[in-house]
Formats: sequence, structure tokens, C-alpha cells
Amino acid sequence: MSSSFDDIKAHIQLLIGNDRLGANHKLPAERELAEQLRITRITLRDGLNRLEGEGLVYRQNRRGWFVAPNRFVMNPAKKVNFNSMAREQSFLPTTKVLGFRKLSVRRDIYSAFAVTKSTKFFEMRRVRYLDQRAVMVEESYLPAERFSGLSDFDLSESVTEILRHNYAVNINREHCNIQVANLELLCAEPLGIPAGAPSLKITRLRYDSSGYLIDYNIEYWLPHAIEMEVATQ
Amino acid sequence: MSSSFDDIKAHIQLLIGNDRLGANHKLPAERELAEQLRITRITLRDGLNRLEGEGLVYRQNRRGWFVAPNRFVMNPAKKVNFNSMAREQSFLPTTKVLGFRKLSVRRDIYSAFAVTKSTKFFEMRRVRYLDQRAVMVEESYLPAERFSGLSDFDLSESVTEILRHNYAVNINREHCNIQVANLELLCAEPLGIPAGAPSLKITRLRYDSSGYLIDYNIEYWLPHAIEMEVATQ
DNA sequence: CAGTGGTCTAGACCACGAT
DNA sequence: TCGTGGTCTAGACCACTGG
Repeated sequence: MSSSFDDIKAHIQLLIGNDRLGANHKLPAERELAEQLRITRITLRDGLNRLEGEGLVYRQNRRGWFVAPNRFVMNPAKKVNFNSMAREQSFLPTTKVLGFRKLSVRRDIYSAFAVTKSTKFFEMRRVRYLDQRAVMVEESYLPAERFSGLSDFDLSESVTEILRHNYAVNINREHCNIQVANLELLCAEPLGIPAGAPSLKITRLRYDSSGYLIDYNIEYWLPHAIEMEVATQ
Repeated sequence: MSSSFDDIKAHIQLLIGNDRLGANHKLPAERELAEQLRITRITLRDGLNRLEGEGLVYRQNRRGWFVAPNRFVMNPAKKVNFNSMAREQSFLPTTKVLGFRKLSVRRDIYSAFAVTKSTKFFEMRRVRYLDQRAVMVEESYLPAERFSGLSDFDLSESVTEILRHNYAVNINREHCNIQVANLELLCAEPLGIPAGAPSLKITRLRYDSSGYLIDYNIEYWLPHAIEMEVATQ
């Protein structure tokens, strides 16, 4: 592949450059690209996968390949509001709520909250878009009793803001785990990529000023759509 | 692939379970596995790549597939010493110095240090091993004048410790960037994986108590060999 | 040197997206 | 429905690893 990879890369860059294709513009069909380069589709796809890793292109399930935009820069310390961060970086942010329900158990959740099995939680699943492109799926768990009536609010807005304004909750401290992990079907589907594809998985435990865990939050990002900035001291 | 993937996963798990293969144990050859499963090598390799993403196995260039050990947990706030962190997690850490030289320019470096083009830097490249397995390549840049004589010390040890003991430098603050990025050949080779493979790239700018940048540090991790823990406030 | 992984060719069928 | 991407088969050659 390494021999043809350079050819593939040069060819794609030429296509993007010549036709002045902007971010999120669709590339020609795989079969057409393969023919242009006189290589097999498999070889071409190996190359495209690698180009995806270099942040030049990205894929959408059965829709094709597109020109990749810049990465979204996330600062978990500042991240009060996804929407405002996105707009600062000239993205158009959108959010879709996939589901909201009350449930009573999930081992990893209640152990983190240090509560009993019978405690009820809200589970919320959302997709985040930047310029119409799905880049992240988010799962949130919050103690139901403390935040009763939560679903009455517009959940496509910042939950942090909702909590602050309506429940007098301020996030004071947060603990963050970052790893590369494969996507289950449930998360892969909304992102428009096949199950088993890698993601950057960011798990956050957010505490209020009394030290209570407020929000157990898991974000699955398209790995090349994001970079993180963290300041430690 | 998704149909055969489950078969492949079950088969590999069975192999590992039945033969009680421990971490870093080699799996049978690809051709043999493919025959056992009655599938093509290409299909098998797709499956193995995905299993690698799930952290079950890992690859080494032209040597084969191995049973993956647990992830190394890194806390950049605590990370004074790779070796001690590794031993706390029951790994045997090793370090090899790939190169050490003095150089004068690299745009991204001197702009971060906010110095002139003529300033000299030490560039150091090291590989880190856990239980004999190469998991990370590190590039460090330090201002040469301030740390003259640095190469006289044992550079396979913690540089932070060397700086503290011999140059009276204490790291006070650090800025960290985390992203998934492809490996150039120079970094892929010591890790025993093909160029173009993804990595977790951690860039750290470390400052002393006077606010001077001491260390410009880039780490390229095998993506499934590590997870990060970060506490923010 | 033999065996193995890395890469590639030349086809094929199916399931889903767009229309 | 047509074209596309997702997946798979059945080979092949080369470069490197390991004995």
C-alpha cells in the first residue's frame, strides 16, 4: 500500500485542489477513483482509510467520502457549552436528542455515584453536529430525584446551563478519562459509520461544590474531528 | 465483515481461553486462523484489526498477532516519572534512547518557546516499553544553553528528575494537547507497526515556576495501550 | 531458507442511499 | 430502481523474521 498510498494521496489532493472542493464536499465514487488510479477498490479503500487518519477526508456510511474540515478544539475545563465553543471556532453546532428515559441500574453508573441499586437515573443520548456533520454521540446519566422535571426543558440546549439556572447546581470539579475505543452499533449508527470503528471516548464525572456527583457523561467522538486542550498545574 | 467478525472474535477468545494464553502471547499464523475459520486472509485481517480496536489483540510488524495486556493508565498531572507509574501498575518499564542531537530550527518548536531562530535546542527521541513491548515514542525539545551537559546524564531515566536534581528546575504548569493522529515512518518503526497507523498523540508544553517553557514534549502512543486520567477544576 | 505478514489484483454479491 | 459503499472470495508476489 505504501507505494500506491502516495499516489492516492497526491491524486485526492489534486482533486481537492483543482476543483477547489471545500469542507464536506463529496469526492467521486470509489469505483471511479480506483479506475482513475488504475488500482483495485480494496487498495483504494486502504488508502482512503489512511487518508482519513491524516484528517484529509472522512467517510459516511454508504454515502461516500468527503473533504474533511478542521478539527474541533475542545477544552474540558472551559466546556460549559458545546454550542458556544463551536461558534467561536466558526462551526454551526446542532444537537439532536436520541432518547431520554428513567432507569434504575447500570453497574458502572451507580458504583460511580456511590448510591444503591434502587436509585433511579435519567439516561439521555444526544448527537452533536458541526456544520450538519455528526461528530459526537453523548450519553449522560443524572440522578432522577434531584433533577425531577428535567425533561420539561429543551434538552438540545446545554444541560450544564439548565442545571445551573433551574436547580442551582454549579459544576465545581471534574474527572476525565480519555481513550481510543471502538464504537458499539448504538453509537456508530448516529455517526454514520460502521460499528467497530474507532472513536475518541471521553468519560467525565462532574461534581458540584459539595462534592456530589452530578453528571456521568460519556462522549464518543469521530477520532479525527476533535483535539483536546488541557491545562494542568 | 460484521457477520464473520463475531465468528472471528469468538474463535480468538476461545483460543485465548482454552490455551490460557497470557498477555503478549503469540497467536497462530494468519493463514492458519483463516483456514480454521474457512475465510479469506483479507477478511480475517479486517477482523483482527477490529479486535485490535477492542483491545483484545495487537500486532507487530511481520511478527504476528499477540494477546493484548491491560492498558497503561497515565495521569499527566502526576506524571513525573514514567517508570514509577508503570511499576505501580505492575508493568516492567524500559526505555531506549533513539537519538540525541543539538539543532537550531523547527518552526513549531521555536514559536512555542517564543525565542529567535538561532536558538539551539536538544532534540531527544526515546522509545518506551512495557513488558518488552514498545508502546510509545517520545520526542523532547529543550533549550540547549540552559541545559548544557544534559547528555552526560543517563537519558533513559526520567528527564524531569534530571532537571530537578541537576538544574534546579521544577515543572510548575503544563499545557497538554491530545488527539488521534497517524504515525510517520520515523515513529511507526520503533513501535513495530506500519507507517500510517493511528496513534494517540499527546503534546505537552511544560513550564517552570517563572513561566519559562522548559520542555516541548510529544508522545505517540499505541492507541489501545493507554488511557488518560485528567482532573480539572 | 522457510514461513509469515504486508500488499495487491480481479473479480463478486448484498444492502442501503438517493431519486 | 440504480448506483454506491460494505463485505467477501481466491488467488498472487514481495519483504522481512526467525531459525
